[in-house]
Amino acid sequence: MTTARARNYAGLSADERRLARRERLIEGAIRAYGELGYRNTTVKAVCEAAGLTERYFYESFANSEALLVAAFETVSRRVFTCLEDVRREHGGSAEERGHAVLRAYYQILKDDQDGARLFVIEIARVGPAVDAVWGALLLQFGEVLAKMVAPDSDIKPKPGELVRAGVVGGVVQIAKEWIRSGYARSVDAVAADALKICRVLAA
Amino acid sequence: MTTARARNYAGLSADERRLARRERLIEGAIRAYGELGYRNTTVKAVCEAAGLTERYFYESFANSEALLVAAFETVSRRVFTCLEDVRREHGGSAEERGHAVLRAYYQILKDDQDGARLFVIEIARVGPAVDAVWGALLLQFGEVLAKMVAPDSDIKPKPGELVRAGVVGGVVQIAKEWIRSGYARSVDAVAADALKICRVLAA
DNA sequence: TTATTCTGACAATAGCACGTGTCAGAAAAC
DNA sequence: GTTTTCTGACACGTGCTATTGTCAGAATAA
Repeated sequence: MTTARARNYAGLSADERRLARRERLIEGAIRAYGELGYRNTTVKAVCEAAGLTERYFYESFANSEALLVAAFETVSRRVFTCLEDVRREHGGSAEERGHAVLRAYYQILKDDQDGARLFVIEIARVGPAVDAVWGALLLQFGEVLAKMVAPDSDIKPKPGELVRAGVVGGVVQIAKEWIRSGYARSVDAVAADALKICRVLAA
Repeated sequence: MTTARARNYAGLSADERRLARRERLIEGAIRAYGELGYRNTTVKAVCEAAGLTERYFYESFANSEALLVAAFETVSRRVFTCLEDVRREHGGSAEERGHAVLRAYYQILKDDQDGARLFVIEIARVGPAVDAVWGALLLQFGEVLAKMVAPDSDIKPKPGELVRAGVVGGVVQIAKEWIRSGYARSVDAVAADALKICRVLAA
């Protein structure tokens, strides 16, 4: 009875296989949520999109919301990494930097439309736990927007929290409407509109 | 067999009784949604809050969403009537008028907290039919905000639809945060913050 | 009073999806 | 080749809620 468990399959250890399945579930979820919306996506549907069965769902996630959060955070990480890079490495004025960051934001939403729907729309109002994740992200986003338009010689007038929340709400609402319109206008035009609202943070 | 139906009860005709029950259901729904949230509110719970039974629920509404919409529109009518009155009858500058309308908006949300939760939070992302109602309201709200800050000698620069959507999103997001905070700041301060964002429409 | 209509409580049905369990066959180890 | 572990398909029980149906009793009209 030598506990010879953890046999290799396809050259991968048990842990590696489990993580690979987890990734497949997350990618499948992003696609399934994008197509059906989170509400209409059953555990079974996600598993089919991932090419796996329910068995493996519960191997990696306690329930549907846990997968939703994991998928959201995957997209979120991609977006913020990109936005922070643009913001940090941009050499121009605060005005130009703001426009560049916003352009990057809306460009990502256009390039990955399933991810965009999850990141902007599907995440909202699912339940208390998920709402907390969304709320935290809005704060983080507010930070980025505030830094983005802050003059370099920044004396930190520190706009109120509500103003910052409002600006974030505006930027996100623009994204929602733009997505709903089928990405009717150009990324540049959308970013310019959003920048008008973000300037409130620079005053 | 004289179809002597429609007997009066408590001095009310059958139709009057039915409408009265409908009203009770709507008021019960506003309270129940405020306490539990729409998602956690069963048909049974609404009926208990209204002091009626499921039988009468289906007498007036096809399903839960129909009642949600009816309750939302009840609150919505109250709010818009008030906002339009303030806007129309205000004599000062565009700036002052804007502040007055916003103050009225946030004051209502504070005075009727159950209604506020329904009007701002619970209505969102319930389903396609309800989302359409919410989307229509945001447009209407955008109209009010745009008129509110428009200079009297208005040459209508007509801000883009996305900008307007963004401003509405900002004002609503401020409401959400304020509600979440337990109405921490004064109505006046909140309205002042919201006005900062609304000024984008006046440019 | 007597007959009729209305009302409220509750039972019964049905549907949906979660979460778990089973099991035969595939893939690796020996 | 034999044994053991892993994998995928699927069935099952469970719980929750909407929605319909039933029925005894209250309120009203005659």
